[in-house]
Amino acid sequence: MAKPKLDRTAILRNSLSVFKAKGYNGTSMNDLANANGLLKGSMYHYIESKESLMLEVLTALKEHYTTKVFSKGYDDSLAPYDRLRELAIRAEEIFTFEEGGDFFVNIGLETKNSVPAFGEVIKAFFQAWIETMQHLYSNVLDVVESKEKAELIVAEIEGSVLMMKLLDDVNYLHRTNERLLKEYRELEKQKTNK
Amino acid sequence: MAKPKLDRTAILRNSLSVFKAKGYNGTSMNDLANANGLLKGSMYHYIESKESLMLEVLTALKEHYTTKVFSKGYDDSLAPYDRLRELAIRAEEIFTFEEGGDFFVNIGLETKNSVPAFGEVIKAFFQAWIETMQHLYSNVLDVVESKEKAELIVAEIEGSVLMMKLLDDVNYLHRTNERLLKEYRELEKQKTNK
Amino acid sequence: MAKPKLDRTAILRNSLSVFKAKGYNGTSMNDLANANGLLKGSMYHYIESKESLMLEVLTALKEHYTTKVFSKGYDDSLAPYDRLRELAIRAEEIFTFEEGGDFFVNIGLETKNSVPAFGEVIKAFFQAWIETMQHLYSNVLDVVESKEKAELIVAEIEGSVLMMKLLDDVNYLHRTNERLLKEYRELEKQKTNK
Amino acid sequence: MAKPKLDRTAILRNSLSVFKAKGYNGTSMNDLANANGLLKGSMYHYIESKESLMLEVLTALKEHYTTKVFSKGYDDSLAPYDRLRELAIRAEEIFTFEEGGDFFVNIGLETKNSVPAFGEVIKAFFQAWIETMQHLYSNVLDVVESKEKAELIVAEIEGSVLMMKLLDDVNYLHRTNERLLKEYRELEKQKTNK
DNA sequence: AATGAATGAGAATTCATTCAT
DNA sequence: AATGAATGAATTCTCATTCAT
Repeated sequence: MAKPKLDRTAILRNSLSVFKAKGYNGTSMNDLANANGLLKGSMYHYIESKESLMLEVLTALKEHYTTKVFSKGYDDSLAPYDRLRELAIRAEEIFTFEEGGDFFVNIGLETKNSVPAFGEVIKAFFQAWIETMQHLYSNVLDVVESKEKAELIVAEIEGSVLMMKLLDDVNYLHRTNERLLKEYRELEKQKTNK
Repeated sequence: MAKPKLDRTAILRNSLSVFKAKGYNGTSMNDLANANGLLKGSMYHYIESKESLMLEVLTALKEHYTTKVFSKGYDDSLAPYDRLRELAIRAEEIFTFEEGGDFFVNIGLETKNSVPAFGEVIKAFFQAWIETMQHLYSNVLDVVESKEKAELIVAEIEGSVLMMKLLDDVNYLHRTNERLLKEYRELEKQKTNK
Repeated sequence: MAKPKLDRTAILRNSLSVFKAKGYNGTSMNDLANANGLLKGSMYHYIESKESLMLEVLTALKEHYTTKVFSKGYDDSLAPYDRLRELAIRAEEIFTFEEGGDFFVNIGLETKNSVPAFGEVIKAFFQAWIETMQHLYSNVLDVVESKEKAELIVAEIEGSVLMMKLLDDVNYLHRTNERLLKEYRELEKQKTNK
Repeated sequence: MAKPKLDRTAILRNSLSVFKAKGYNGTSMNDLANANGLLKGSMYHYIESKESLMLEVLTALKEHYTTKVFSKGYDDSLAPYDRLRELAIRAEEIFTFEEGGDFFVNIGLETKNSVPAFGEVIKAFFQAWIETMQHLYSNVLDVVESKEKAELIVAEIEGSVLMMKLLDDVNYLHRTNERLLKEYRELEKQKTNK
């Protein structure tokens, strides 16, 4: 009976898991309320609207990735290659094992035309990701090339996740990551040789 | 009041353009009817259900790509490189200028869980695309490599299209295509040198 | 291709069989058109409305029963008992083997409140049936008793048909008929003995 | 604007009265909502679907008859004849004065093919009725005869109700009941004389 | 804070009927 | 006579949001 006094984080986490499973339009306020152990009407004590809730979820998730995941790309205690590897492993975990792994893409595509507000956060997420990659590749490439490479890699990973889903082929992403890591080693060698 | 005689193609084209703009769930029968100059109820003279209409649209579009676009990959009157270039140009046109260019991805992600029937057609589309690419790369790579390369390229292009959309950056795909063409030239040279 | 020039009887027969299977509200104009080898719009060359068609069907059917079935109750070439037996056999055939056998009851109940016009014909049908029975029982009972008996018998038969349907018990009607015939024999004997 | 707090019984009673008047298909969700003082959409707070509502109505009504009416057939404080009379009186009240008295028959016939779930409850109602009658006749007939008699009587009563409705003749059922009671007295005498 | 009843707009679909061809 | 396109009202059901208690 003791209602554990829902905290913000719990609400966002519970809601995220529903949004992941059903998408934005596919998720009803009822679904969200249930996931939070509430009745429909009670949700409105915590949130202003379904849209504002999703916006908060997206923002919190972006923040999480920025501070907890992408930050590893800047961790000087590890060699650049190892950081890249860390990131690849995390990405594989996220995209392969979590239902609705590429949440930002899914929601982005689904709501592109109807809810522009989401687009901003989604854009920011991908830009943070690309910057991280660029930082890592700046060790082996010049500034212009590294920017381009970073953009390419994120596109490649996202494309792989897409194909994984659309073709029901779980190995897609793994192959992509293997290739990227091998290639990075090559680039390191080339750089050293010069 | 009778006999404007909408032909099948017109209906599919009109409907496609609405589905592209609003997605599957976001498109109402009213939207579709309007796009065809009809009232809601009248649509049911032409179609059985919204779902069957979308299925027909997807199938027709897949057919179109197979016979009109991918077929260029097999056109012996052109050198392989030129065929790849043709395909790249067409892809750029489609994805850059047509609103909702990556229709198959959008619909695929949106309806993955709710309408399995769509998934079959979407899968078939991507497999046809991959096969075409594999055919082209079999000129410069062995069979295993060419299969892998083809899968990678399609993922790369789709990923680029995604980023293009999510980041509002129109050059993404162009850069990817440039890179692929240059790389193909390299592969041709390596092959010759052996 | 040679359209056999639908005659009235064919239309009524075809329509009856659909109405029997699906009821009045459950039958669409499309169903009726199909049953007549026509398209929806074409039906309106033959009929004024769904309602008028049903009214005609009911009337024709009532006429059929009056002239072809109930008339046997008045056939002097047979003994009264044999006439009753004939009628019982026909009733059993109709109610047991023809899907939607008790058409008049079904339609009567279904449309009692919404289409009063049907009620008149249905009433006339049952009155003709009761009169026939009364005629037969006037051989063994006085006029007041025979009227009452006739009403009772029709109610009993209809009740049996109902139970047959509602309880999925095919023997109901047969037992009722057996009992009625035996009882009639008794009444004949009592009459003779006086 | 909130909390008139419609209780289950009120909803079932209100809905029953609409279903009685218009049948199952003839009743719209709008009709039901109005009868309950609600707007269309609000009904769905109380019910899952029109079908589930009807099923609940049928079940509650069957329960009501079993516990409140048929139970009188087993009331040892009354002589069997008096119990039969009680039941006859109640039946007359129900079928004569309540619009749509033979609800189970009407709904049964209307939905036989389209909603099998209703059929179960309807069947159960008639079986309970028949059992009650059999129990009463077991005082004056042997077990086989009493079963047959019970089935016959229920058919007879239902048939009378039908005719009453179809012929707009209110006395039908009354005559049937009179006859049954008189006959029961006879059977009692015969039994005693043996 | 929590409830849950109520709303009202909108969804997909069905269908009897009309009418130009 | 036959068609089949078009209508428009009706159907069941969903859902984000509001608000009295």
